[in-house]
Amino acid sequence: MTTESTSRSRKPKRGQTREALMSAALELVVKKAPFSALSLREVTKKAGVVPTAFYRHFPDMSALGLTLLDESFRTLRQMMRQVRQQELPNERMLRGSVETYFTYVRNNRAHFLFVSKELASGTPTMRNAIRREIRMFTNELAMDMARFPFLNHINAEDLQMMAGLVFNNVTALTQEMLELEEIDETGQQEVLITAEKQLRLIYFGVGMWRSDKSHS
Amino acid sequence: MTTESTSRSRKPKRGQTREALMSAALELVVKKAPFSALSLREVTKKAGVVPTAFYRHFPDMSALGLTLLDESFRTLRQMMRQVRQQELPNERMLRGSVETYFTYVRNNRAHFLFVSKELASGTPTMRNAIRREIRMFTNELAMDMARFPFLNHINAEDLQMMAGLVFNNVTALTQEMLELEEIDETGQQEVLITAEKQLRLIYFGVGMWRSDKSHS
DNA sequence: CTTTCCCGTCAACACATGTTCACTAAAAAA
DNA sequence: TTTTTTAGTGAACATGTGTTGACGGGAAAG
Repeated sequence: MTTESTSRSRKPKRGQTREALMSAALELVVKKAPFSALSLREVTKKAGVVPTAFYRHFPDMSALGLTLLDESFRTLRQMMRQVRQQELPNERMLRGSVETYFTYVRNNRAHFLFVSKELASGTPTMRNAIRREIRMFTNELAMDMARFPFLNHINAEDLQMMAGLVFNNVTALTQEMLELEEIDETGQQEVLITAEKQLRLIYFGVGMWRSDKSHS
Repeated sequence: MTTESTSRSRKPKRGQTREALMSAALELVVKKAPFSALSLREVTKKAGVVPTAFYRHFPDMSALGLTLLDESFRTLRQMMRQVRQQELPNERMLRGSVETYFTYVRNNRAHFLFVSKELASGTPTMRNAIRREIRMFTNELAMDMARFPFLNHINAEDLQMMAGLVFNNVTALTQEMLELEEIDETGQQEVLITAEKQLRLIYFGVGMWRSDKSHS
């Protein structure tokens, strides 16, 4: 038997070390600490590689972080695309969108956790990158909404506000979901139901909204 | 002139070290890293005290963290009390509540930042403590709402859902506000206006809500 | 006054961390 | 084939970390 270290990952084949490092870091973020609290040696150890090998792939830890962020965003954007190309928004479509979204969350737990932790506790560079991406999301959402006839009477600023409202809540519920154990099916179902209700309530509010009264 | 260390805080008078340590840690969290990434020596250095003095006041860093959490929650509860003892909720009161709240946020920037970072990146112990407190908040909010006649037809579960909706949004906007520089008055004003609009929209949605249709 | 004890200091330890440099196996290029 | 480039290893460093123990000054208690 070969000498096996305490960590899971086996020694990566030549040329796969980069990915081994990335998934090792991701795994550590999920089950240990925020990325900023990870050490280079810790990551390399988990990846089954000697500390100095790290420098063959990244100049330092923060570079790894940014790469990880990139990877996560690719996941998120892909999800966004899938949710967006659905029918018109109405009460019926809500359940569908919500389910699509949270399925994605469950299938990409690590990436969502990484982003969510970094948003709160990352370096300024990281936080700015994330917030830029978030702003893009809400902008797209607002633009989608602008294309629907029954929202014609609402001005751009208010659309942005509404998109923000939706986004904030989905974000909060996502974090709530991430706190649950992966096996806690009933808990996840509850979050899903709550999400649907909250979005429906917002939908009602949007129907009542008149932009002109916004400064009365 | 006495030897001056690189950090701000002067050497605390005897018997004030405990508080010096706490505010040093808080300050570091605000402008450096999440609490979990702070080192004991770092904190004591900033407090103007030798590392070993730490143990006269706390057994370890996590004890300091919990104490800090306690202190923050006292601030939050005090704020909550002040916001709650206002008139009936209606469109007019919204502006008042929102302003009271965000004034509090601005005046207790460090505590809010600490809690918000710990919620995302703290140890499991910390996160659980915070979430327990949050659940208390939303429960109180739901109970307050239950006392208003025009919400009579809404069942307990849905009230909880609505309280969660309000809370999630306020939380998100709080974090947004904390990201702004302290001097950025116009930015803060914008957040405030957005907050008021979003809450009004929720208020509209609540008016439309019928609990019975929740499972149609 | 003397005694006690709280609360700070100083010196020292064992260990983890980031980073360097020289070395080498194995793959790619010639 | 030989040569060169790539991607890993291993030893070693300076520095930062948590924690220990013995020491001492000054306030409070006797």
